[in-house]
Amino acid sequence: MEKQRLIYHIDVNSAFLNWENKRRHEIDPDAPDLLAIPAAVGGDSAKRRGIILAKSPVARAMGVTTGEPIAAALRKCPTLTLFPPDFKVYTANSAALMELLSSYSPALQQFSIDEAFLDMTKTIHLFGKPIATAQELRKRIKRELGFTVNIGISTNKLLAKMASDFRKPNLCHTLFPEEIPQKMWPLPVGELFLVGRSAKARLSLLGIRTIGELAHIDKALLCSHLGSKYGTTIHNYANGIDDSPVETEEPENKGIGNSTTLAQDITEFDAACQILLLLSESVGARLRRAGHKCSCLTVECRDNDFRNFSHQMTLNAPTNTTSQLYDNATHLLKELWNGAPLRLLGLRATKLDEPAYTQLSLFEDPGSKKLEKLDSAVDAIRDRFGAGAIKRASILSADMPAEKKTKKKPAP
DNA sequence: TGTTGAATCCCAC
DNA sequence: CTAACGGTGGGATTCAACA
Repeated sequence: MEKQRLIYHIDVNSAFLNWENKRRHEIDPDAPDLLAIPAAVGGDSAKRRGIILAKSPVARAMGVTTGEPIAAALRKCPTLTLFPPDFKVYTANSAALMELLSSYSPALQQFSIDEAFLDMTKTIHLFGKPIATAQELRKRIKRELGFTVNIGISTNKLLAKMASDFRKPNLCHTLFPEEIPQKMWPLPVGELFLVGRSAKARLSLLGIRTIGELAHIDKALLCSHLGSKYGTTIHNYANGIDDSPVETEEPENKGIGNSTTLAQDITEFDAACQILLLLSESVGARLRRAGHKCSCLTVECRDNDFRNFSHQMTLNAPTNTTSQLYDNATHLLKELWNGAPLRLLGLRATKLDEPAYTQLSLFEDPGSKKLEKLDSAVDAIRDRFGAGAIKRASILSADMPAEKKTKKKPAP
């Protein structure tokens, strides 16, 4: 008989917005609480990165969803206040959170930039009762780190994660096995971890709309429609079954990639190659910093109809140099591209070898010079291809609220 | 018969 | 009002080539 575990799932409420909120309150303690008003973090529409990355619970209540175009969000919620993303801020806050969490248990698994699992089984006795301890942790994060979290409490990761998704923000919830019928089974099946758009549609054909209905369907029937591996997984999940351990070791990277939506569609091969050069530089730099070489390279394209194409090749010899990445990438693009206007270009390096033991950073700073070079190259491309977009952006900015980025552009 | 590679799809955040 | 739609990464599936 296995011992019952105690698992917490910690989830930063509307993480990017919450961290933006913290930043603003450090500057002005009287600033409004961004989680209490219609607010969101989103990309730059002028650069065609205009989607919602995080939204306040208030915005959510007005129908705003993560991933939707900003324009659509504004139609639902005209008073929505938008903020640009700042990943340096997010990384720093994430690190501070993980540091604090690690003082509660060594069994800590960072699941994403804003989520973590804590296995409290062996350490809860140092703190107190499970629910009271989670409440104290929640308050401590708010007091010491300046942002709010939800904490889900249960006996495995799946149930803890489902629990942390209950009412937000700044709350702790339990979802112990005996609470499953009341708290989890009535939920729409799409809210179950790993049930996305496609699975939801196929389950709908089987008449399954809630997690409870999924929990009770014959497993063999389910597997015959969704495959035995996936079918078994979500059937177990719907019944609250998950034996996976909290993984302390961080998994080794399987690949390193970089992709970018272009401010303007590209139609010229040479222009596409210049983007590939930038991507090669950044992927190469990350490979070198990690001490990896790759044996497989993939070029990914998205055309202006949002169709995706990719081409990959196994390399003759493992590499991490910009020039070899670039040479192979251009070759792949030549085979792949039919000339349709490109909205996105991406480059991904996979089949990574074992990291070399010599770390570049001991001998040189791999960052500064190359990043400077990359930055200047990015600027050059932007100047070269962004002219139309910049003109459009400046027109747009005329009837937009303040704090628009001012772009300086040398005379053509 | 089984593995590997390539292209696509799916999912989470 | 299904578009004004990101970037990163892991995994599954399908098919062809190959052993």
